[in-house]
Order: sequence, then C-alpha cells, then structure tokens
Amino acid sequence: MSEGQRYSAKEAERRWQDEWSKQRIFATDNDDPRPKYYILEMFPYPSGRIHMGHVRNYTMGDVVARFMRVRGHNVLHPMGWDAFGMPAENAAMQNRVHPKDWTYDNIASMRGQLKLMGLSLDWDREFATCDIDYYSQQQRLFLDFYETGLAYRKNARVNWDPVDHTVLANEQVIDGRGWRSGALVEQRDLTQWFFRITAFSDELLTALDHLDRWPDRVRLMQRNWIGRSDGLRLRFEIAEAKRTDIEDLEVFTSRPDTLFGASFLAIAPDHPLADTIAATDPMLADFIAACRRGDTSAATLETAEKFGHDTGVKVVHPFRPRERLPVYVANFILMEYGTGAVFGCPAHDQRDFEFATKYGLPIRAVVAPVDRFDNESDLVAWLEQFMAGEEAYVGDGQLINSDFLDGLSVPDAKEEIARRLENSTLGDAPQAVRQTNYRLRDWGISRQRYWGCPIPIIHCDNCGVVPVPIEDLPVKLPDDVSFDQPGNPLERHPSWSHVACPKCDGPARRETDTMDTFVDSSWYFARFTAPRASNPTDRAAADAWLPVNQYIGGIEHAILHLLYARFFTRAMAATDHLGLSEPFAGLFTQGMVAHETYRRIDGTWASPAEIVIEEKDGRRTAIDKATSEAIEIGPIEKMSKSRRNTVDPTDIIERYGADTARWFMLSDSPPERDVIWTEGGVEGAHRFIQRIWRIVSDAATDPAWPAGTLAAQQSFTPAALELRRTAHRILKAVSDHFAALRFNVAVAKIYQLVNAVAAVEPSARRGDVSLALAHREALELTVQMMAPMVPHLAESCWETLGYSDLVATRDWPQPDPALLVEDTILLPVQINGKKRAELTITAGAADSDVENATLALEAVQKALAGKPPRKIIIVPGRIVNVVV
RNA sequence: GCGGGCGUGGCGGAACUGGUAGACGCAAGGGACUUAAAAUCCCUUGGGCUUGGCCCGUGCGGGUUCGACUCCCGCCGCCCGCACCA
Repeated sequence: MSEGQRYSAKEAERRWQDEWSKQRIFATDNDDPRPKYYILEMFPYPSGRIHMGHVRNYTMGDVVARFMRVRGHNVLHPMGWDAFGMPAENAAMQNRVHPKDWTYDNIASMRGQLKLMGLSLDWDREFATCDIDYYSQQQRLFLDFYETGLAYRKNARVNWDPVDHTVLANEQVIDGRGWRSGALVEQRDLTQWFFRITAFSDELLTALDHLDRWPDRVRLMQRNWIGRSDGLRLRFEIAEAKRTDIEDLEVFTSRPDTLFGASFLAIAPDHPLADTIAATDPMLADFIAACRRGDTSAATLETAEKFGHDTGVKVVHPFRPRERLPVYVANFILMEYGTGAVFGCPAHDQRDFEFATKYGLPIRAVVAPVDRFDNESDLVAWLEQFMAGEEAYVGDGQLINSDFLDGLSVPDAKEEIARRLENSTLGDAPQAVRQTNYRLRDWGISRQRYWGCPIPIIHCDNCGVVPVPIEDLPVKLPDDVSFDQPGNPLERHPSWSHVACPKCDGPARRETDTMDTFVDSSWYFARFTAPRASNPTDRAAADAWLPVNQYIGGIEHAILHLLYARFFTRAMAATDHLGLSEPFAGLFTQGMVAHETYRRIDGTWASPAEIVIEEKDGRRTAIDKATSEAIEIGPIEKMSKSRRNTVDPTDIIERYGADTARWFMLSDSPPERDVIWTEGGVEGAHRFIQRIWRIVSDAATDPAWPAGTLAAQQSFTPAALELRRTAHRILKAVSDHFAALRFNVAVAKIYQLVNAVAAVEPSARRGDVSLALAHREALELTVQMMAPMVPHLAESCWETLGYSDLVATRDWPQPDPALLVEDTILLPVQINGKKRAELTITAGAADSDVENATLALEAVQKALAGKPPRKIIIVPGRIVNVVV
C-alpha cells in the first residue's frame, strides 16, 4: 500500500464540518412537511471542558439524529447549556471572576469542543438557561404557576449552613455538616417558595404505566419515589381530655386490619399535641429538643435506635371502649407524612416491634399464615414460635384474636374496618376516612444564591406578596455584585431589592431568592421548539414537535430531573403553554465511561496521561513518565476528577480524530452499560477507520472498479449473488439495530460486511463484471451504513467512490426483499436435541421432503440403527430434530 | 431490610418468539512481506480426549420440553436504587 493513502482525520473532519455548516444541512425548519422526529440528549452543565460521558451521550444521539434524517424525517436535534448553578459562584469566590463571564467563557470553549465532534446539531437554536431571554420566560411561567396556585409560599424546615448563609439540599449535608463550609448544619424554619408537584402525584404515578419506551428501572424508581400508600385516617378519642383540651388524635395507617393488635400510639416530636403537653412537662420538652438535635441523615437513621417518651395521655380503642392505649412521642415518627401520628401494632410492624420490646408494651399477633396450618395445634405452635422470635410478622394471612375480623383475609379485614369506622362517628365527624398518601413532597425551589433565575415577586409591607407584573419582566440579575463575603449577594446589593410596590407604589422589597437550577432544566426541551418565541412557548411549534421522541441521558437523573420535567409539562399544560402531559415518549439511559486507576506509592492518583503501560510476559505495569517509578494499577472505575482517571476528549480527537472516538464509544459495550475506555480499544477503532479508507480508496482506483452501478445488470454469478445477499441482509440488520439503539451490534454487523467486501479479490472482480458491480454496491452500502456513526470518514469515502453530493443527505438505502430470502438453506439437524448434521435444502421445501432428506443423512441412519424414529420435529426454515 | 438488574472463552460482548452457543472486536500464538521495525495480510484460538471422530460446556442444584443462555423453583455471587413513609 502506498503511504500517501493514509487517512488524515484532522483535515477531513474540518473540511466536512465546514461543508455541512456551509450547506446548513442540520438547520431545522419548523414548517418542513416531512414527519417530525425530536431527538434530544440531556444538555450539559458548562463546567469548562467536555468529558467522555458527554462524548458518549452526544455520539449516541447523533447517530439517531443522522439515521432518522436520512430515513426521511424532519429531525430536531438541538443543543444548549444548563448554565445556572453553584460552581459559577464558587469560581467567583475563589478566582475573583464574575459568574457570568466564567459561564459564558466555559460555554464558548465547550461549544468549540462539541463542534470538533461533528455532531449534526441545529446550532441556530442554541441557548443557555442563564440567557436573559430564557430566564425571563421562566419567570413568566412562575407567575402563571403562581396565578393558578401551582406555585406558593410556605414555612418549611430546611438545612441551613450558617457559614455560607444558604439552604442546603439533603444531599449537600454530609455527616451533619455543610459539604462546602464544613459547618454544623442547623435546622431553620424559613418561608420558601414551592411548586405544587403533589397536585399531580397520582397522575405522575399512573401515567408511568403508559411510558412503555422508558426503562422499567426508571419507572420503578419514580413509582417508589412518589410512594403511593392507600389507607385510613382514623381518630382516637383521648381519654380524660381535659388535660389538654384536645379531644382526639388522628393517625394514618395502611394496615387498619391490625387495629386489634394495637398497643400504643406514637406521635412525631413536632406534633401539636407533643407541643401542648411539653408546655407542662419539662422532661418531654427535653426529649423533643433532643430529637430535633438528632442527625437526620439517612446513614444515621439506619442505625438509630428508636426512642420514645410516654406523654401520659391515653386514647380509647375504637372497638374496645374499655381499653386504653398510651400515647408516646417517638423519634421515628415524621410530622411530614400522614398525620404525624401512628398506632403501633408491634406484632406486624418491625419498627413497632422494636419499640414495644424496648418499652415493655404488649405484642399481640392478629394475623397468622393459617394456610400453612392443618389444625389448631399448628396455630398454637406458630404463635409460640412467633412470640419467642425477634421479628414482626409482616406477611399475608388470616385475622385472629380480632373479634369480628376473625377468619377474614387481610384485604377483607381492611375493608371491614374501613366500612365500620366510616359509618361511626366521633364527635360530629366520621371516626375514619379512607385516604391515599404519597411520599412525594412539594418541590422547594428557593435558593439563597445569586447565579440563578430570580423569583419574580415583590414583598410589600402593605400589600403582602405581590407578583411582578408580566410587563415588568424580566427581573434581571444585577451585574454589580460582590462575592467577597458569604451569603446571597442579591440580599446585600445596595439597591437591587428596593423597588416600589406594583400595587400601592409604596416602598417594597424584591424576593432575593433565586430558583433551584432544576427548574431551568424542567422545560428547556419545550423552548427548543421555538427558542426565540416571545412567550415561553410557541404553541404551534410545541404542539408539532413534542413529545421528544427519544431522550438520552444518564441514569443519575432517573428521579429528580425526569420527574420535575414531567411535572412541568403538566403545569405548563394547565397554564396553556403546552398541550400534552408527557414530555419524553422514549427515554434511554446510557451507561458511564470507566477507566483503570493508577496510584502512586505515596497514595496520590496518577492520570492516564502521566503514565506509560509496559507489558512483559503478559503482565502489565504502569510507569510514571516523570519519575520512571512503578505505579500500582488499580481497579476500573467511573471516570472522575477525584481519581484522576479521566481522558480528555479533545486529546483523543486531536490525535485520532472524532470518528475514532465516536466509533470506539459505539463499539463493543451495549449503550446502557458502562464502557471501559482503553488505549487498546481506541487504537483498534483507529485501525478500523484506516482500514475502511484503504479498502475504499484501493477499490476506487483499481482497474476493476466498474464505471456504472448494478441497476442494469441482468445476471449475477453465485459469488456476486452471495455478496449481494450478505450486504442486503446486513443492511436490514443494521437498520433494525439503529432503530433499537443497539449500536454495538450494528458495529459488529458492519464489521462482518467489511470483512466480506475485503475478501473479494481484485483478480476475481476483474474476471466477473457482476461481482465487480456487487462489490461496488456492498462498499457503497457499507459507507452509507457507517455514515451516522463516523460521518466524516463516510463523506471522504463517498467522495472517493465518485459522488459529488453529501452522504449525510442521501436517503437511507432500502434492502431488496428478494435478496433477503434464500433459495437454499442450511438446516441444522439435531438428534435428541443435539446438533449432529446439516442439511442443505431448498427454502420452503415441504416438511415431507425435509423429513425424507433428513432420514437419508448418514448421521441419522447411524443413530437410528435400522429402527424407525420415535418422532421428527421440523421447524420450517430453522431446525430439524430427530428423536430416537 | 425492601425493590430491581446481572452472572456466557483470557477480556468487551453476540445469540430473534424456546431452535446450530461463543457472531464481531480486543488480547494471545504461529506464518508471509521487510536488511530491520512499524504498518498490512493469512492462519489458529471455550475445555478435554483414545482427534477424519467423540465427550463436556452459558454461576450452582433441580424441573418443564423433542430441544433451555432463554421459561419455572431453590441457592450462591456481584451491581444499582430506595430506606424509620406508618
């Protein structure tokens, strides 16, 4: 091979990127009449550099976009920036750079990096969520939500970092300390803004059933997160009520069937009844204070012991009027869930069991797995065993020791209790009502930060909370802010927050909180359909484009982002900004990019760029480039800054080209699983790129290269026909695999075709025109099939094959149905289910012919040894099984 | 603890609706070309045996079936999510 034929990715990639951009082939027109297809990858946070996770995500989306485009769709494939957030403010504090400058600088460099990848994006639609144009429309949405009651203000207990002067999300509290400042986090009651996501609890839950193009895993996670629980809210009468003036205590339970096993009630430390009693009970007051100091992090709760304090108050059992149940304040009861009070049935709830054991409360079994029993003595034995054990029985069964419920199943007993208590009264109201509770809470969106979307509200001493009039939008973030002290710069800005009340014109203050950045990403997909519209959406455009046909992103957003976006879509429908309820018809969660780790003797991590791998006798050793010292090769882990096992995409693109990076990302690993980035794998991908180029340029310059295509060719030699069959079969397979996002299998199929093409000797082509034509066809199909994955190389090959148009705009080829069916097939023949022979036979042969041919086979004759077969199973076109 | 997923060669993985297990790639070994190397090309590569053939083999043990990586039951291991939610 002559040396001049090496493919220069760098030159070719720049050239084709310029060409695509010049011809504007990826700019999307809303009025294009072809069927629409909206493909979206989760937009990036502009941290400064793209990472391999981005490369993988955007490569997958790009394959789908390019594939759907050549399949005749009007494809929307936009890109933007999730640009508000803490890192910009941290940078401002550390490096004295303005968050806005930092963010837009990062966007500029990341945009440049993304462009090197050759993505088929409509850059005309690009925006950043920190653009005034975007966040002003978001303020408009907020006002509409406020108007309809979907946004509201309430007091809430929050994690407060006293050093940074801000609210922290639960995930930002580590061992009770602020993740950034390290300060002990306080619980504070603050007035915060909320979105009423719980208005849609049930809808968000039930609609999951219809999202059949979402991974089950994600749907399940959302189901658990929403946490529907059907039960009964029931009131207990307080005995000797005069002590508190409170006459009843309401609990929520999903197990009303176990009411006869109740032995205590427990209320949350911040329950109103606890407060009332604590006023005259210093010991209880101390107990409550201790609970409040307690660490609320999940890790602590896991091992936390259950503590309670007897209030001395007693309640009356609804069906056993003479029985009194003690009321405890307990540290494991949450005021936010249900009524902040439960009845404890120790026999059938593990938590209650532990509590009862600790405080010596009765444990009465009222449900038994009776289907396991043959007689009464079995039940007695079971009860004895249960009482001796240390676990509650939470399984199914039949009611025992429960008066009128005895013998009923758990569901029937629940129903019977509900029916009776609904129809009896306590005071003036029914003693119980059926209720469905959800774990899902309203979404607190207030953040005491500068770099976010200002909440468009004004607080007036006379008029109270006054929304900013729509005509006064946007509420712009001031530029002149300082980050030299902790806290919210908006709050200490000398003039920004001081405004006249829109209602009374009196002196008033702006809301200085900004919105959680999850708000920004909850509707960007809708904005892309008409990014310059003067309203949040252009209804015609949004209705035409949405839902997103295929959304691709990381599993880490399975709950929060995807749930918020589903809520937002409903809230925007309720305020007439959208006309649908589910934003993403298809969701794909891609795996992460992992890499080996390298650790020096002193414990510091070395990056892949700092080491050299040496191989001796099959053993790999890492050597520090700088010091020549040996470095331990550690386990393969997700690429992360902390372990320094990252590979910079631009280094790879610089060295091998974008197509190599893209091809590697798509090969081998199934897209939903983690991919391990290896130097060897990248080299392999690069060799493939070079090989394709060599095959194409050799073929096109070969004397045997046919001038025309095979349209006019009447007859094909067997070799030519076989090649055509292979090519068309693989074309069909690759089309299917692309549609199903099985890129790794599509890659394998393309390798197969390339191998078949490369196996055709030039000498054979020279002597056989039909083979030369079939070879040319197979090569062209290969290039077209590769094009969505390695678009630059494909353009170069397409040009070399003699075409002057772009392969990116060529219609996707259709497999010839006649070539997909075989004349003769190779049928595996099994004897007793094990493959023993093969049978070459005409496709579609009658079963009797197959049977006769099978029986004539030597291996079959041998196995039968003269006897007739017991049975012959023929699965047409698939297999024959002879049972001897 | 609850819920979900996954276990296939030295490695990543493929295998339709239950129908030829190991496609394709990587790695390894052998060979060709070359003064040499790189690059490229060709061959071999699940294990075993008495090797023109046979036996075993998809985490382990059972089952259903003419036939099981695939379905069912019971284990073992790994990974992920949630977690005092009544």
